[in-house]
Amino acid sequence: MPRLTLNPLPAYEQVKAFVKTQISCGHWRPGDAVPSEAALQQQFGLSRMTINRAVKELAVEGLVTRIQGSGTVVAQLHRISSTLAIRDIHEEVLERGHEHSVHLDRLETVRANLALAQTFKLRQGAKVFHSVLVHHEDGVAIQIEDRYVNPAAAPKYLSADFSSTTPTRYLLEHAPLTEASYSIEASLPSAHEAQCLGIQASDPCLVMTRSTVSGAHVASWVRLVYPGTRYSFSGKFQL
Amino acid sequence: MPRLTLNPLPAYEQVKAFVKTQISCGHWRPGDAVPSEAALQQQFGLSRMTINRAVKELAVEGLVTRIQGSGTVVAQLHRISSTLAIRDIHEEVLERGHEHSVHLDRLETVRANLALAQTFKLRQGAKVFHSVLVHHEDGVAIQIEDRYVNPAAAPKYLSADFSSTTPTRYLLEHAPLTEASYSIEASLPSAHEAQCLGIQASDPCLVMTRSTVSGAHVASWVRLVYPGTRYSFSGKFQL
DNA sequence: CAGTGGTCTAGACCACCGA
DNA sequence: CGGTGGTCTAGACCACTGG
Repeated sequence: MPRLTLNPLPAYEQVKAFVKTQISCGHWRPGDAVPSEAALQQQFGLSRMTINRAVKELAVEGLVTRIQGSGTVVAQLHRISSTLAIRDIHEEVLERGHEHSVHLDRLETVRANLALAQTFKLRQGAKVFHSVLVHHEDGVAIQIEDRYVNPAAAPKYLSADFSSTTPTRYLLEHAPLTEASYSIEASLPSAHEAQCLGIQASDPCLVMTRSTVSGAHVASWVRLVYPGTRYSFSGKFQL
Repeated sequence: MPRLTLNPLPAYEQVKAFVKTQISCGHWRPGDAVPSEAALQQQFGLSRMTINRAVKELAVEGLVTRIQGSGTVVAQLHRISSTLAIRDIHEEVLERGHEHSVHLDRLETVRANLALAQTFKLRQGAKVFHSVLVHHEDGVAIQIEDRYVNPAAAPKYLSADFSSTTPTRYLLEHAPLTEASYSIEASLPSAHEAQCLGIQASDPCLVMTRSTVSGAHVASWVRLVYPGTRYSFSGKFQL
């Protein structure tokens, strides 16, 4: 069975495209059964492994749901995911073709209060590193990065040169990431934050708080404050 | 080579776990080369297809980068994605074990102004549907859903019963989703919005605007306003 | 029980990269 | 050119689901 090699699109992509078309045109509706692998194998004249790859990838993308022993159905709600990445703001700004600069507001060792101690699973009063940086895009403040770092995860954090690297990059390089959780909310800036950002204390801000785990340690806890009028998270999903 | 079937974990998962461990413990650093498929095949005594599947999935997850003809390397920044889903707020509230209720504030046909006409690619003055609902969680207002709908995509939108379904669900069922884009920002509520949510006009809100495409039509444009003090988007990633 | 998806093999040919 | 990943096959055995 010498398959023509002039095929512009891989066979499994053609199968995926077929299924996607049936779904997006409404021919197959959420809850409807998708033909079994055997049926698709017949229809396309492909081996089962190829059919399996196509349908499996559609399941990963959230378009269909597979249940072993039962079958494949069109997913109920199209679970469409956007990539909210842990990115280096330095690179993000450069990618937009703008200039990135940073002001180091604070770099110190502090004693953990109760909340910090719980976050890092340390005893109260333990030493943790603290840094505050203000990031600018073409000279305009767009982010305050208020960060606490676990000395056990990055012992030399205080001697890093934050004019040539960013805390995000430094930590990604020195404390490999294994886990992270974040939360995005809206709130008003503190007086000091408003001053750093050059905005009114009544101007709403986007605040992302994030904590990261590296191996056995909670490595870092950070509060990122963005002026609401100058920054937004946006994304796009596509079937 | 009769592989023992008592294996608790699939072979490809074991390969993935091995690679993940090397990365997360810092043994292999970003930019380092990952052993070739042939090498891993030797090391694990598995067929190439199985090795290929393991490494391919790691590439999809963003942990490694593969270049045909060149090789596989550990990815530069761990591209960690959270699932920001188009979800039905009804289900979201129920999942938290709370009660969901809704107040229908407005349901009408309006004439498109310039901005709406551009959004929907209709002529100015064309009819579009407009609905405003306030969603409550255990009696507390948590979201205003201010939505415009293209009649071409959902002609009977006005006659839907929004006490038994939600606009999100109705549209997902009647206008299959093919594309969506969103933006999240922080801003202050309008006077009317503040009143609906029972908050001060000076209380910051999270605002998500989203437009969805169904087939050939821009189906819907929606502005979701969340009280910043009662709602946050959160998520978690794991290596 | 028959039908489904989940996994795996031992080959194969191809496209691409770098030396 | 040899080594890499990208794709594909024609089988196979297994675990799970449902009637």
